[in-house]
Amino acid sequence: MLNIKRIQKDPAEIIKLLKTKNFDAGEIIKQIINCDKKRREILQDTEKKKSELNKLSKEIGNLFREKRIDEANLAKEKTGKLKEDIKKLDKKVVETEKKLNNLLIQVPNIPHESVPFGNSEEDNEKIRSGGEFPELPGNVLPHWELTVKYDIIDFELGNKITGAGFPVYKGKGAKFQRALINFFLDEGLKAGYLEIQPPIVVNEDSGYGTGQLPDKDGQMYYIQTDNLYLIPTAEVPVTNIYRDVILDVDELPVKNIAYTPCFRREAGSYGKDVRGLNRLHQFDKVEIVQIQHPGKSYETLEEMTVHIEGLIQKLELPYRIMRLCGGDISFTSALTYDFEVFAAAQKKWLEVSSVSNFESFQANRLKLRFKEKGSKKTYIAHTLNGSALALPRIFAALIENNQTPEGIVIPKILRPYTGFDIIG
RNA sequence: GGAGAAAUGGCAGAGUGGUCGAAUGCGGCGGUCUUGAAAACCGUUGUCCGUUUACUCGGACCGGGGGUUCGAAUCCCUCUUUCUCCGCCA
Repeated sequence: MLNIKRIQKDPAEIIKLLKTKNFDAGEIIKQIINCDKKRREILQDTEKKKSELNKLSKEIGNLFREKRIDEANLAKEKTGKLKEDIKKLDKKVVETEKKLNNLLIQVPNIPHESVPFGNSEEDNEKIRSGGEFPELPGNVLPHWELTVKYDIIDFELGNKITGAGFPVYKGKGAKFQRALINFFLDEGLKAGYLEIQPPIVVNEDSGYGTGQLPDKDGQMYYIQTDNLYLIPTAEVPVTNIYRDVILDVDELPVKNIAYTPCFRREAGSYGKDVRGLNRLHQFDKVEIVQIQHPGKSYETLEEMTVHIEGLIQKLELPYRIMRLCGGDISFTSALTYDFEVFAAAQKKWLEVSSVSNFESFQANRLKLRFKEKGSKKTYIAHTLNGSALALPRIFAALIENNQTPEGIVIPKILRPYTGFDIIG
């Protein structure tokens, strides 16, 4: 959510900047400014009346103490209309605030100046790439066949016990999965992140805090009896730790890392693009989250990018880093880099990480602030997060790219974690 | 799941209808003293919103929401959470 004061300050500028996201903000910004003006008018009116009532009440109290009962009762009569007015006005204030908030949450975050124009992923900009494309024999198998061949993931069994998109990892497949999680967490700890194990179900407030609600509630699994949601990403519980929090400036940056399962309904869209591990309803992910001083958040974004790139390099996967264009970047992000690895059997680039700077967009809604040294003033912090990394597509690319006639070769860096160097 | 108790500022804890945004202690910050530190002493110390060029002024907040009252931290309703006891349980 953008800050109302920023909108008031230069609405034309905001409308201009949002064009990069292919968002025509003209009408809604106008509505917001009007609504806010109305809100302040009503608020002032209300507070003036409240002030009067407070004054009267004090006088009545004094009169009673001095036993001037008649005068007190006379004064009492004067309060009736005031109270009525205040009640009505209060209601109007709440309504107007709700309306304003409703408008505000419809405006996307302002993109960073480096975000390229564009409509779709075609227009994303390649920042850099690395790794070697593997040289595979002609008869290579895609991962959904490899998993059957070596009996490491059972999609059918997942269908039986839950449904499509809930695979069962078995044997070396399960161990491999666990190795990846531990590797990602350990690398994060080395980079100074604090490990968090958050709940994987969250309440409504948290859903609103990170913006999954009210719009995207259909994308989350919902537990009706308890009014709770299964998390789509660790970003939700971890970021919500800092909801309504005022940090000290020297606590920044806050660096958290969390492994969680993630749940996404993502109804529809079946077919070749989403086969096997390419898209799941339940998957594992290690997420990194940072809270940073506004002046340093872009440095931090670069730092996180380098961290994620390092993970992929250590796994010896061919990769490319894309800067998302205005049409592809998310509603909440100011700047996002996507990391894609090449799965050599599918011959496809798979997105394995997305790292974003949300600037103050998330923090504003969360009321996540920090306090400068020696100052009473609080400022909205900047938040960033990224996957480091999402498991299934890494799993897919690794087994596809490392298949040999003898079996699937485990990358060197993972061998201490798996305890075996080949799946055969 | 059943019975009971509670929720107040960074923490501890007083406050049971008016002068309470809230005593007191601890902590934090500033100062006096000291070569320095400690101790002692003095001062200061929440958040949000509106208003003002600014000094200011006004409003709201004592777990959340609602109510009674001229007036609520205090009374009533409701929800949530915590604690104690019992039951169940990895």
